[in-house]
Amino acid sequence: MPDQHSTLRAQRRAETQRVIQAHAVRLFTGHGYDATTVADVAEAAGVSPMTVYRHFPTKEDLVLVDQHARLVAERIAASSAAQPLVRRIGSALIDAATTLTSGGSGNSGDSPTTNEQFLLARLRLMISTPALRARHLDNNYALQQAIVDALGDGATDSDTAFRTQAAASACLAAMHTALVRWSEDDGRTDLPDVIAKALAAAFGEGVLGTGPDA
Amino acid sequence: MPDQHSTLRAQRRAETQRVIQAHAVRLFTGHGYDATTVADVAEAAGVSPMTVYRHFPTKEDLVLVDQHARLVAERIAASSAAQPLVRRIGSALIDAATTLTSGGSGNSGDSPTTNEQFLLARLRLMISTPALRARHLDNNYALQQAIVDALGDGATDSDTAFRTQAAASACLAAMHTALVRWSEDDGRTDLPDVIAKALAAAFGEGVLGTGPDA
DNA sequence: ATCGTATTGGTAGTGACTACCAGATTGGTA
DNA sequence: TACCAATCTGGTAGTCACTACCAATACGAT
Repeated sequence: MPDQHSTLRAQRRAETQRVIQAHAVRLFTGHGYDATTVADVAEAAGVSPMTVYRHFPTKEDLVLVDQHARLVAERIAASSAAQPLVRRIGSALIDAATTLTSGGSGNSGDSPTTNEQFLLARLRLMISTPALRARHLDNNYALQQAIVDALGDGATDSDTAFRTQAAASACLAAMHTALVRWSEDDGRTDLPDVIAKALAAAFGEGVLGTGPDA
Repeated sequence: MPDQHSTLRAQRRAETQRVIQAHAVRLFTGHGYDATTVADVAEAAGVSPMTVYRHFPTKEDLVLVDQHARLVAERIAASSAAQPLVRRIGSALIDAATTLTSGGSGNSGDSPTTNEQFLLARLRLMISTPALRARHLDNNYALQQAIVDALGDGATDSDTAFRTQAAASACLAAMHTALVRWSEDDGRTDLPDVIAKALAAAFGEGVLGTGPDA
């Protein structure tokens, strides 16, 4: 049965990745991203530089690596097509953020979890390091395409597609602003709330919550 | 008079930069960005690789190099503080785009000028090449900070600053979408119009033009 | 004519990243 | 148990972007 086979392999592989990434983020945070070489990360993780490149295609991916896109796309597809574009996208972003940060225990207010701490450390690196910031923004652009694909009913005309792109890009930009703010607050505020505030600031208070309840 | 002095030097320097960049964009477009080395560009431009690095800090800057930011910031500062945020920023972006593309002759409709052709070639590279796209998006982020600074009356409270950030980022994202669309149309459409359409799609039709005339 | 400065070029080096190849480990099989 | 195939890992050598550090040259001003 190749299922069991690949599952065991995959677990070991995922664990190796986790260890390498943890050491990478720790070193990057401590000594700076540029000042830390891939060889340094490899040595700290107890593997060869080759192995690092096997698991992470580029040095930047040691920090980025998010499956965030899939999460958002799923929520988009599950949302009601009757609502306006910005609300559909905004709600999906907020829901995805809730899933990402809650992790399991409802810690609303302060005391971020270990999972959140790691997320925050990576976020801080992504914001302060030019190369990482650029790559992160490009990932956001890829997410935009995924959202548009999830929204598109297959073959929409060029003009509708353009409007969808514009709405999606603006929503994601607002979310990015929220992420920056959240990291500046060291995760003490509630991420979904910050995203909602950013969306409201950009599109007006009525974008979310004019529907039934809340 | 040191004015004449530096002017002559600056002219020669600007001309050298122009030549290098022209060859770079030509080679990148023809053989691909990644497949073209800086040494190739230097050889085509008739200079040494060192000289290329003297004029352009990174290979990516051979394509990017825009003074767009300054243009936008000026329009922002000159706009009326009475209007809503999104309209102030949106109008500034549209005005700046008008200045950038018009160049001097009123060519509304088709037949892009040589200046526009060069702009389009760079834009196509920026969109299709991952590394350039990432850097371009990061430049947009820097422009966002410039806009916020131009808007901020000095010491605004944290919450107002956050709202400004959110609005500015969303506007710039819409503009980026417009730029993509414009390059897909090979510049046949009017760039300011496309930007206006993108802003309207993201923020609603009423954002621009509810004021007097137009 | 001369001096200071800006521009250019060369050399050597670092570091990210990529083939190309060899050994080791693991899971399933005769 | 012995064997096979796939995967994981490591090493070597090389490309390329980019950076000091240093010499030569051209240019503008006194």
